[in-house]
Amino acid sequence: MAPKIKDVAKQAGVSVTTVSRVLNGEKYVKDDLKIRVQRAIDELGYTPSHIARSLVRKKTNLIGVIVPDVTSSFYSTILSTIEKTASLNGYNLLVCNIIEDTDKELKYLQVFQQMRVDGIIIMHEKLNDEIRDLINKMSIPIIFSSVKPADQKFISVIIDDYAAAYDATKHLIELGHERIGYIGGDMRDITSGQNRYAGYIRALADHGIALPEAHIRFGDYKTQSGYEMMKEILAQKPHPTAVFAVSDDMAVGAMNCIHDHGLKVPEHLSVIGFDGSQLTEQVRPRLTSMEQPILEMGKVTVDKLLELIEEKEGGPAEDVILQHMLVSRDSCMDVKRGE
Amino acid sequence: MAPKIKDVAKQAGVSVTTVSRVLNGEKYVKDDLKIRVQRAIDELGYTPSHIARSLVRKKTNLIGVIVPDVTSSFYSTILSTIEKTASLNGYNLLVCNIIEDTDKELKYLQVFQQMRVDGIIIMHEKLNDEIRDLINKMSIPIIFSSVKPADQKFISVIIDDYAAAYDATKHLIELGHERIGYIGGDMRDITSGQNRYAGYIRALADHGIALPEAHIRFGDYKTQSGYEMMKEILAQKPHPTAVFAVSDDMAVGAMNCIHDHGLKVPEHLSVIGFDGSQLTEQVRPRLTSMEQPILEMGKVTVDKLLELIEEKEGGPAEDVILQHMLVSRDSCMDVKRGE
DNA sequence: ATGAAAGCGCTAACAT
DNA sequence: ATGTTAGCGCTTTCAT
Repeated sequence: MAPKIKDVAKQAGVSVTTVSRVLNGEKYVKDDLKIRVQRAIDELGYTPSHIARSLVRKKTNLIGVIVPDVTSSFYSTILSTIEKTASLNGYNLLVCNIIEDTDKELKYLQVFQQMRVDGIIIMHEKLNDEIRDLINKMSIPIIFSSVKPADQKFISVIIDDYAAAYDATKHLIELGHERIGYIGGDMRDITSGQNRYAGYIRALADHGIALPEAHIRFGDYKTQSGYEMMKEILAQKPHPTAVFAVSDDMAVGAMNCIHDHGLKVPEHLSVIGFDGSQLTEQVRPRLTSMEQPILEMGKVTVDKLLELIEEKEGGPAEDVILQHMLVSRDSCMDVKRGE
Repeated sequence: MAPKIKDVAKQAGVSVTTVSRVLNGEKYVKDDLKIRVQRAIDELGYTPSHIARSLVRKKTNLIGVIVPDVTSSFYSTILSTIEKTASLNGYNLLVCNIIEDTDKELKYLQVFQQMRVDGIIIMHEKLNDEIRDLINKMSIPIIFSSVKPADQKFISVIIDDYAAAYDATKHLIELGHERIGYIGGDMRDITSGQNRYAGYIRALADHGIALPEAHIRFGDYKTQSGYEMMKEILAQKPHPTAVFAVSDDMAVGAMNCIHDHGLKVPEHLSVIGFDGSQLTEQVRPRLTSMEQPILEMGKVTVDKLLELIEEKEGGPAEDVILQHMLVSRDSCMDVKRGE
């Protein structure tokens, strides 16, 4: 059995309070005692129990995070910066990988509650009623990262998805494209489904381009679905000269499909992605993408959550809107100038 | 303040023991009491504290996992199945993403200890003395996944890296290649550094092929390093007709480098990767890879760890060797038949 | 079948 | 400056 604080106290010939004091670096402990305690700790190989501490301090320094899919390049990157920032601030991560599994998410949310985590980060917005009910009555600070669910109560760290999609589409238009296909997200998702689609539509409209219904499809953000949606789009003649996919993974799937059809990116078809994941640099041609500031997003998410945790009362509770940025690589062609 | 078991007891007009009993699904509670308690729980929105439970039960149902880099396609995949299996068994994951940061790892290992996690999974083998000392004196069950560190005390879930590398090299040889380059891992790593290199060397020797020193480089498993090492290899004339990279990420980096030099895979140069991550299907040409059974590996890791946890005494403590498998895709050419 | 009380390992008043 | 003691929220003997 692991030694406890009492054992250390006995070994050092002091009270448990004194041991606790040196453990927590408090003053009011004479140097010689401090040394004796430290020696006892070393001799016994004592490690304080975080469990017991949490119980009395009512603070676990745990953050629960719900990721849709750690396997995605976007989420794994944001998760890694979340972990880094949390760790730097003395917090540890309890992670739940839901894969469209609502039951699992609900179960985890309950676990988070039982674990008395200090805060929760959620990275998706497909909240069903049960989950919405639960998080609404939990008293644990919650923050959403990269998404803004319909429910207005919680704060989100996001980009302006509408504007970003608008700008991505506009980029294609400025390159001279007029037949611009779209591979969107789940339209039940406000942030990455509806808002991005609205931006795309608006950009087209603002430039007098009719909506190319035949070239519009909706996927699930993953490579495979980008591939399949592109396949459907290519079946429509004439096919578009450019495609905007709302995730890099789908964009890569689309590029692969185009390649497998014997066509070339960007010569025959330009494609632009969304997110700015590392995949953009791993494929050839390198993928032009409307990037989210992923690293910053992860960091700010944790920073804001810690504010919520530490300031007790919700405070201003305002969304944080980060800047999106177009990063031009090799997957888009300037139709006018033949770039 | 969240309601406690005492509040529920009062509300239901029973003792805390009774509440505890219905909470834990014990028998010896009359139905009417059970119902009253349940109603009190609902009315109060009571959630038992896992913290308090852990303290008395001396069991946290927490597993600490140390991943080198969640951003890598291999590790994120194995992490996702680890999480899945753990969750299915009622365990939660505390994750630490070390990025070659030994201090952070040490710190986390200590945190795991303080948290009294029930078990630990480590996915790298670059143990320094300090870390080795620590894990050797911790009494928490530890298991290594995908690596086998020098230290013999712990069990590992791995493939036979030597044989896998041998087979990958042999595959290239059977395709008619004679100038086979190698982009290896860190030679301080036994499993993925030394063993794979030994397999490569031996396959060459067994087929009477001299070691092509000029075409051998060592990277850090990441895409970027695969790119750079390939660049160095291409600078040597004549360049090899095939390259074996010991991670899919590096293989993709190599493919990109080849592409950027105006050469084609597999026409000019074949490349074979290692791991079987999803990247293999995301790039064009699709990457042939010596695959590890990633999903199985993650599952078996957790299963074995749970055995260690539940059976108290280490037991047989034998490594688990999983089967590797060559998956042929489009990045390797049959030189003899011109395939 | 139900309850009283001790205790899990620690911190934090409150003495002294 | 150091020690005593009362909890933190729960489970678990041990009575009844």
